[in-house]
Amino acid sequence: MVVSKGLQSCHSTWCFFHLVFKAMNSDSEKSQLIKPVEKKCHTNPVVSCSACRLSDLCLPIALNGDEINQLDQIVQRGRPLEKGDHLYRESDKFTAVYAVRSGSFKTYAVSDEGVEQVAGFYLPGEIVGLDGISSQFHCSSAIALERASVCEIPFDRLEDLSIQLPSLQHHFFRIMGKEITKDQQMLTLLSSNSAEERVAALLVSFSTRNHIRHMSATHFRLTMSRADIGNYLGITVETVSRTISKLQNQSILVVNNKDIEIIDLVGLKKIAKVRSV
Amino acid sequence: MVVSKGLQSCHSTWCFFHLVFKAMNSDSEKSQLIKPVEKKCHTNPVVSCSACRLSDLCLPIALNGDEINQLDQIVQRGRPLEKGDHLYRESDKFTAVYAVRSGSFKTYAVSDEGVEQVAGFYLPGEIVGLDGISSQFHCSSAIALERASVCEIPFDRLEDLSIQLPSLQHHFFRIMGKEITKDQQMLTLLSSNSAEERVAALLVSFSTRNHIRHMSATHFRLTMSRADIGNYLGITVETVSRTISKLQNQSILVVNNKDIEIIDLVGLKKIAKVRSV
DNA sequence: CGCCATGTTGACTGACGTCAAGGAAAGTGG
DNA sequence: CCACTTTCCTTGACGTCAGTCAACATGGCG
Repeated sequence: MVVSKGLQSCHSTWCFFHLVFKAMNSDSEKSQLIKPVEKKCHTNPVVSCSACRLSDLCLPIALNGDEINQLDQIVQRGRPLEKGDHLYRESDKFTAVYAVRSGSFKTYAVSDEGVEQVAGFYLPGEIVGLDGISSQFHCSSAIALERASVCEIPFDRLEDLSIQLPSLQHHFFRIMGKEITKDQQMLTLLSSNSAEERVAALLVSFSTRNHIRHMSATHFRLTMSRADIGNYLGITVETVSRTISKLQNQSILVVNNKDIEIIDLVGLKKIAKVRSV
Repeated sequence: MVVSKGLQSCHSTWCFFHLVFKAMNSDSEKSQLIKPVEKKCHTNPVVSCSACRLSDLCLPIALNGDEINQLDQIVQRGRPLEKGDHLYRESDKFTAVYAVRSGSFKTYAVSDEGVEQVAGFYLPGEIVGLDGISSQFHCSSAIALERASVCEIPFDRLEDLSIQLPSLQHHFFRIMGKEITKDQQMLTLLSSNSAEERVAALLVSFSTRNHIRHMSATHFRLTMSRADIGNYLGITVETVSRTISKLQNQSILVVNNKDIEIIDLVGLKKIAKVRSV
């Protein structure tokens, strides 16, 4: 276990998808041979699951070529969303959950007074849209922070399959459970940690989540604005900016606008009160 | 809809239980006549479901006498817990979720440094224990704030039944979804509201939840300490105390130690930024 | 009755918010 | 490609809300 406290990674989400994908194709009788494909960039909206770079995260549990081939027929992929496009909006009817394929999203809700509250950030491999399950309507909006694409999983189909496959149901319960424990860790962060600890925890979270996706844990780009970060962490833009500058002065980070390089990851984790084992 | 923002009530949890209870008994072939029973106090640990005061919350959807009668065989009820007893502890194996029958609980986690963080309060009719689903181990402890009793629902049985009953599965997904949206509303509260707004929101939350249970929305007892409240809301004991005194000076509350009387519920909701419709 | 946990209130402090100014980056139109 | 505007980011000065420390009150429990 890498992270004991602080923001939690969404590692297990993909385990869920093996099951979905496998299940959605298990009734197929066709058995055609497919040859190995060179892995293409997953940002390509037309790339098949079999050729997707994320497939080793997404499909490690026995899923045969035929099943993968069928996959593309079932998971719905639209054209990519541009920066600023909404995946869904608050009070839209809930119809599906989405796996982020490429790019990143933020979810947010707007209060009666018109004040925005950022609820979360979602990176490739993570599931967005669970907020609509309870009431059948989304209670937050999801917006692309950059050019992005998703795999759409219609929720009624998912429920049908879960009836057929106990292990899929079990897995989706766990995914939702994970969202609950993640939120509760976030509650702890907000209710007892300083501005510096919050910013550090968020950076460690991005680092960990990048690492899981086989990307650099120490060098990445923040796709969201300082305002979004502050809003999410319950602090002001100015405090975010000052905190990041402070971390840079301590030689923990090198920052160039949205480009972040973590020089001292151990030190950062110490500040974030995250323990690596 | 009564509450648009702020802490959310757990109203729908009971709707779930009709289904569980109905399902758990639907295979029964016995059909014995039972006579109507006078509703007894639900704090009585040996009282049957048919005689439980909460039954009109718990079982409004067609559940016949026979089914109710069978119910007692399946839902596990232990002896009541005393104040300070643990329902489960952090890192216990997860085996069941619990419906609070009487009394109240708090859940909390302890950080590496030994600092306690209160994660929630649970009143009769609410479900506690969902935090263990994702990892099969509880990541928080649940402790009785007063003499209390619960109905224990073994989770593996619940999963089995959910396979048989699509509507049960659907409902449990919704319950978990509700927990997620509740936590996200709490995140908003912690990240953008003042101490006064937080305390007001918590009091409104208790008021609403009491009202659902057909108890007074304006006069109740806080079973948790000021320290617990402060910890939960991310403020200190002193601030909680000062805030409550301030609300009393404004003639919004009359407070006598743990006994709270809300004089101006509309005013309190205004402070809490909760809109009643 | 006395002890210890819990709650209240006051004085002081400090972390973070607010206000303000200036600069860098990104989008826009010619 | 370059002006132009707009948005975003950074930094400084100052104010304030809530934390800290301390003293005392209250109440539950042995």
